[in-house]
Amino acid sequence: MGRAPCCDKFNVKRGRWSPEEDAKLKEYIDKYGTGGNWIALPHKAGLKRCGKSCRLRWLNYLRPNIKHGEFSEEEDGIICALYASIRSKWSIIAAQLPGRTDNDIKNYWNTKLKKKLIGTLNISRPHEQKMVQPTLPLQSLSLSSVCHSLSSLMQMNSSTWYSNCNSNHHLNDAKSSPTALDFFSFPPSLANVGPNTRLSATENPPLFQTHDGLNSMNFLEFGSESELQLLRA
DNA sequence: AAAACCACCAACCGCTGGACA
DNA sequence: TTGTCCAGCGGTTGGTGGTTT
Repeated sequence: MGRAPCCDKFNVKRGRWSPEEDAKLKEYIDKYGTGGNWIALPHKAGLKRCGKSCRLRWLNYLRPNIKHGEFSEEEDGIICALYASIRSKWSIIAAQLPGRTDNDIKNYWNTKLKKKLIGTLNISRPHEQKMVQPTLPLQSLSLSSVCHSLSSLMQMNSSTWYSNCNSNHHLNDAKSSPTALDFFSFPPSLANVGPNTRLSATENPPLFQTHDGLNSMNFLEFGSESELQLLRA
């Protein structure tokens, strides 16, 4: 027995939203709120749209305080660090970037940031580079600093990385300031994710968990094995 | 000038898990 | 306990506009 569709696909409009539809949806939600029922909302608002579509349009575009446009260096850094730690948990990453939506961040990562980071890593991996323990304060977290940390860490073997992760448990101590490395292993901000967050910080496995049970930055994936090869090259 | 290619991003699709009867 | 409904989520698709050939 299949599941009933959320709406009649033949009687709902699909594709891009017109300004009129946007206005109708916004006006309705401004007046009455979502009522916690997106399925019924389009009918009440006089829209020939699927409830899911309305919800997405509201969350990703019409909702107040949505930030559009360029991402800052700091935002880049946060995204990179969180991606390195928790992978594609876009909703959690979005929760750390006020005004940004998960869809926005996902698109940004897939189309720009990933390439930007790969490019930077290729440049910033001189063989003579020493292994360093980054000690960057949270405020200075930027793409360049994250890349520096990543490139340094990628020189490590898995056991070194593993011991580094374990040695960073001090971050549970609120008195110590978080470092970029802390973000790769366990972003402290994850402890404060919202009530709607499905994955709690404690549910997140250690990053880069590999089949041999060790954590290795060598297993950081940027979407595909070919990209990984590029990083290893 | 126009065809081909590419990058971006809005929107859709289908799965998951919580809530509830 | 089981089945259903629905919100939320991440992955994917396809339209659009810009760039290159």
